[in-house]
Amino acid sequence: MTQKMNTEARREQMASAALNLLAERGSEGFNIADLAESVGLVPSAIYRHFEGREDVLDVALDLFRDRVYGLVEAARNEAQDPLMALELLLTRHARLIESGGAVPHIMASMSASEEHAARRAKTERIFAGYVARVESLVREGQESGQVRSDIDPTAATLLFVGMIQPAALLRHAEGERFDITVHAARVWDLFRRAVAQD
Amino acid sequence: MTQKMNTEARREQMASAALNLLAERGSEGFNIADLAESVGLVPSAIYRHFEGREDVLDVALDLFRDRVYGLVEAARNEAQDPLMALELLLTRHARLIESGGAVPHIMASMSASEEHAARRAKTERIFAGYVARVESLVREGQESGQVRSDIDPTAATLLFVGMIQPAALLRHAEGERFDITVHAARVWDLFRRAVAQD
DNA sequence: TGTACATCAGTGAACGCGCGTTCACTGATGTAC
DNA sequence: TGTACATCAGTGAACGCGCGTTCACTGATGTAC
Repeated sequence: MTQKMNTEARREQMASAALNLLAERGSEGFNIADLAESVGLVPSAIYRHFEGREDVLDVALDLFRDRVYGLVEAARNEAQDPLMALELLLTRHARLIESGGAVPHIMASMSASEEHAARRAKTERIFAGYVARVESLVREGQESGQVRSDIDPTAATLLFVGMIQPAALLRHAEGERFDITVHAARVWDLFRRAVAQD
Repeated sequence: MTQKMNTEARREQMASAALNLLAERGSEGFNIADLAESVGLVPSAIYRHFEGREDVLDVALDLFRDRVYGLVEAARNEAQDPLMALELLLTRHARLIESGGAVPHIMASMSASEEHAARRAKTERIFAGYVARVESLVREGQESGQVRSDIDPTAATLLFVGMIQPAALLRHAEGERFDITVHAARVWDLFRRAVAQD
């Protein structure tokens, strides 16, 4: 028999493993057997710690939310000013995608499920919360005079949020030839030119 | 018995119906029973015209590619210059999303399938082809002097491609309050400022 | 123009695989005395 | 410190639902004569 763990520790381990699988395969490809295998257990063991598949996805989504929101907070805390915070955030998203933690992928595949309305709604709320956090950075930039005050903060925010997404998809198609970090730097220059007070 | 149709006509009808379902539910939620119902037939009737589910998705993807590439060609033909073509393309994407033909949704959910490597690869090729077509507009803009020559055309292209994507997701979360057409206009102003020769 | 025949799109019952889930059982771990 | 017991994480067999797929059959449509 495999090493036993108390249930809190297992839940965390499983949620984290589930999130990795989701990043790789999306919610369609996610299944209990693979999750069990990835933590070295047998499928039925999952049910000691979760009510079922949908419960696993729910908890994984909580973890995802905490990590993504944490990314914004970390960028805000470490940067000197709002614009620098955005640049830092972009860089870290790029690095995350590079290492396989495909954020946009998870968002898109989670929100696709028509049947599980609750999961879909939750995903959309998480996304909206992320957008709101980025938008507050943009507004702070406007208040501090770094960001032009005549632009719509929501538009600027969604432009920012979309910058990294297509790159993630293209990276799969082009493989190693496409360097996301370099792309992030280039696209940041464009974004800065669009929104910065000159 | 329902009205009979010759197989070419049915295939087209089914492929189109499949694409609609994919836009609504993603490839995860797509199933043969719903497809059959949406064309007024019984599930087994699908197999008169397709080899199976994966074949339906394949043909629907062909249709999707033709429509999306057609959008770029139409914009190019109708516009006076490359920059106008991009603006027109953006507007039409916005309208398409508004009417439920969720382009990014389809892309994301199709490319998520780890198991069906062929489908995934095909989706990525389609996306890469789309990016290449938009990029050629950007390059033409540079040649004609409308677009600044010191920017990386691929970066500008991916910035453009990402502009509409997050808006589609947010629209679900915020519902009617969020007007995609208005968003498209605002974000276009930002894009123009980033890339246009001043 | 009408009848007989061939073709083939549509039907419905049944099948089977994959996968989520259940449950009685095991045996490791930690606690009480 | 050692033994007995309770707890509970992990197991493996089995179950059943959903859904894609098959197949023998039906009957509409179009063609030959």
